[in-house]
Amino acid sequence: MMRPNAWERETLMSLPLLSRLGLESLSAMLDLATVRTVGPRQTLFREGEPADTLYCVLGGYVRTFHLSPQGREVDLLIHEPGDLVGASVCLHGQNYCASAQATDAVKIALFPLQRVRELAAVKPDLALALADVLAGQFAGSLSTIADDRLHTAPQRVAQYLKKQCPSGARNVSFRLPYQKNLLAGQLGLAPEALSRAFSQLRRHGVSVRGRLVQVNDPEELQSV
Amino acid sequence: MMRPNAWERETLMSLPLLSRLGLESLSAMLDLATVRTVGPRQTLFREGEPADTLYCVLGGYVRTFHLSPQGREVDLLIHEPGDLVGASVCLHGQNYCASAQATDAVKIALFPLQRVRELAAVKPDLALALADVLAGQFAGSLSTIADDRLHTAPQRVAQYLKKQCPSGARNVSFRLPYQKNLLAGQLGLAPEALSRAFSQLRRHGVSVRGRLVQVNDPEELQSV
DNA sequence: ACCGCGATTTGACCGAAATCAACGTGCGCC
DNA sequence: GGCGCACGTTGATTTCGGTCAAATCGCGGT
Repeated sequence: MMRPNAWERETLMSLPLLSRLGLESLSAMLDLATVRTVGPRQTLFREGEPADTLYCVLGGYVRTFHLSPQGREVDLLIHEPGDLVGASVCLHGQNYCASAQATDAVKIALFPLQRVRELAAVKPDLALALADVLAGQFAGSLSTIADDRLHTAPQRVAQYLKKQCPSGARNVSFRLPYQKNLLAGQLGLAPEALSRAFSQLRRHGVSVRGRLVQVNDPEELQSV
Repeated sequence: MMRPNAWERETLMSLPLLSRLGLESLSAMLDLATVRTVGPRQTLFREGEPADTLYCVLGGYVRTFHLSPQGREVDLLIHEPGDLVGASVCLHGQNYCASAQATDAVKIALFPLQRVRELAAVKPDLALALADVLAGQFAGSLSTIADDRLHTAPQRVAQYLKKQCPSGARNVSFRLPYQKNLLAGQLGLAPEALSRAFSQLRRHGVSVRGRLVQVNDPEELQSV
């Protein structure tokens, strides 16, 4: 746990949360930040614990999930570099309402929640930035609900792949940013279902080997 | 469309959004508010339209939904009296990302979005209140995702019924606040599935006739 | 390059819920 | 109080995706 270095400060300042702040709020927030690296599988916080820290992903991926009474895990969100973790609860209840875990080696910034609240109570630009980020994540989760209820597994996977492709390009190839296991969870699928979805997509110009994906024609994915 | 009367002002002031505001912000917000009554099936706004108004339900129920390319509707949220409608998008993109429709005769307050934004940029208490409401709705939508992925139809219905019952009571009976059609949508079910779920719950001490529901032992619903 | 384990795929099976179709029932309206 | 339509229910059928088990792949360590 240490103060952010120059590169990390740079990264922080380009985040959606901080990039639109005035100078005062910005430097106040930077002063609050500490940086930490956590290893694979380490948990940042657990459901029900008192919420005292706001996290921000600088590198790697963080997964938030619910634990059912029967011990099953349900993935809720995957946070990419730049995303805020814990925003959902930090500004509302007292406790985290989900658990968060690093998927691999992850670099994160920590903000003491109480301090952020105090700061936001004085700096409208910070409060508005928080509201904006929240609104964005909220809209995302709503479209997740719509997707779940509307599209089949292959459709959801196709849509995910399309989002990864630069628009208008053809013969795109890229690496999945994380394990298929994790992707399955994010799409609300069992790993087997994801695998089968990929097989089906082969006939629509998608080839997969390991984490490498090739898409012949992103437009064609629309038609699945 | 008219200025809120005394009763409506009273209601507005007790909302989560306004109840924690300082005096200045509160009266400024009340000055922005207009009140309107809309009839069944009327739409408040449609997906993709430029977002210019923040709505707040005073009486009745409002439903927000997505329209799929094939014309199917997916219910996202049902807003009860006291809820904010359109918050998800108002603070983020330019346009509404869902459509909203009155389920019956609904009384709502309207706030011009631009003015609210301007006000929030100056009044941190308002900005924080917005963030708080958003965070609450966000947390709700996350647990909807978890429910969808984790529970079967009868379980979701049982859970819904349990939430309607005062805790610890027995032999509770009440009226569903809206049509079963709508309830089905909210739970992510086809109407037929909801009906079947109710049938199954009969053997767990639930009786339904029309919109009237009786629950013998809310605790027993846990075990479905 | 080889090994070994965990991740992924494949197959068989099953259960849940959507769909389609037909039938009952309640509710508002006259 | 009766009529009619929309809402709800029920049944039959199908599809989707979850689960379990077994085979295979791929990647990291040596």
